Amino acid sequence: MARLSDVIEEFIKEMIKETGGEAEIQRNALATHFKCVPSQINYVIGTRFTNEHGYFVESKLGGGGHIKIRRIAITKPYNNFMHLVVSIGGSISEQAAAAHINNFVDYKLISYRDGILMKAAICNKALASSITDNRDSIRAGILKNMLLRLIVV
Amino acid sequence: MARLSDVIEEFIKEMIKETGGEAEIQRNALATHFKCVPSQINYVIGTRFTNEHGYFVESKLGGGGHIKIRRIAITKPYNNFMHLVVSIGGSISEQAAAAHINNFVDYKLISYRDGILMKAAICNKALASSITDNRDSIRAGILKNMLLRLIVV
DNA sequence: TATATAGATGGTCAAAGATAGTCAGGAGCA
DNA sequence: TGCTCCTGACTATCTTTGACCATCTATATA
Repeated sequence: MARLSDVIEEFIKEMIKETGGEAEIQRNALATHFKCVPSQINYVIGTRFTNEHGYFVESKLGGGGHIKIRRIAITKPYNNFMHLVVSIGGSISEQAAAAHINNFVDYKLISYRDGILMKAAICNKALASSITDNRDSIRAGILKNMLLRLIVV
Repeated sequence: MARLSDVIEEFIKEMIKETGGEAEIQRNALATHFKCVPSQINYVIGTRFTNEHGYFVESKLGGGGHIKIRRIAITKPYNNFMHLVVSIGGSISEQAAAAHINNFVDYKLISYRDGILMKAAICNKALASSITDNRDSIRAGILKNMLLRLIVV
């Protein structure tokens, strides 16, 4: 007996395949369809459609809201982004983040200007109003999201 | 299910395009046309045609009243970056920040790719590990720092 | 002419409705 | 027993609606 979460996972993957890389779902509708609580959809997404699994998820709340799940391109040079995204984990220092960004610039995975913007976004000065204990994890979130955004299909 | 507000937004934008920069509408007539209450027109304007989005709205009450929506013309990039940096203050919502960025892209002050990166840096998802109460001020810090860095370049 | 009144607009705001997100804990299985 | 799956209460955000308010024009009236 297949677990419901696996069924939902397959359903979404099928959708992505059919639509060529992107599935847009409505949480409540999908939950009704599979006769489960809405939050199970979040569970499925949170355990099977993470960045590490190669997906990029966006959503919109409120009336007419939706969840959009997209496949990340893992082609040649950009798999380095994915490696970094996975290795960052939940936290990264300014120095380490800047070093990675400089590396990407050196290897021409991103432009000099991209690098400027990325470093501007993750430096301590930009994050000054965050709580110190939290700063490295916020930085990790920003860096990951910028890298992933560049390689979503 | 497409949101009615989005449909109305597109309708108004189309009007602006066709008339070369300015749409003059009648609130009640438009509401009747879209089968909604008049105040929804205000909602659409208030959420999608603000100054931050690059629009200027005037209206006239009473008999023969109307609402006039115009695209604001922007010319000098550095002035606008500086102006925005000053006007952001200590806090900005995701919506407002994204509106500004989209506006800069529209007026070609920054590239489409710059916009993608900047929006990736300031969105709620990227800042998920920050405390909710602090998020808008962190976002302001990031946006300001990116804009300032672009001025220096 | 000056003023009052009615009608026609648009503005504001708060409540209700529609989604999705989070998190702690229970349920089930290896 | 420990991991994964499932549930539901609570939260955050966005949209739609309607009651009440402010302003302008036209017209009737003194």
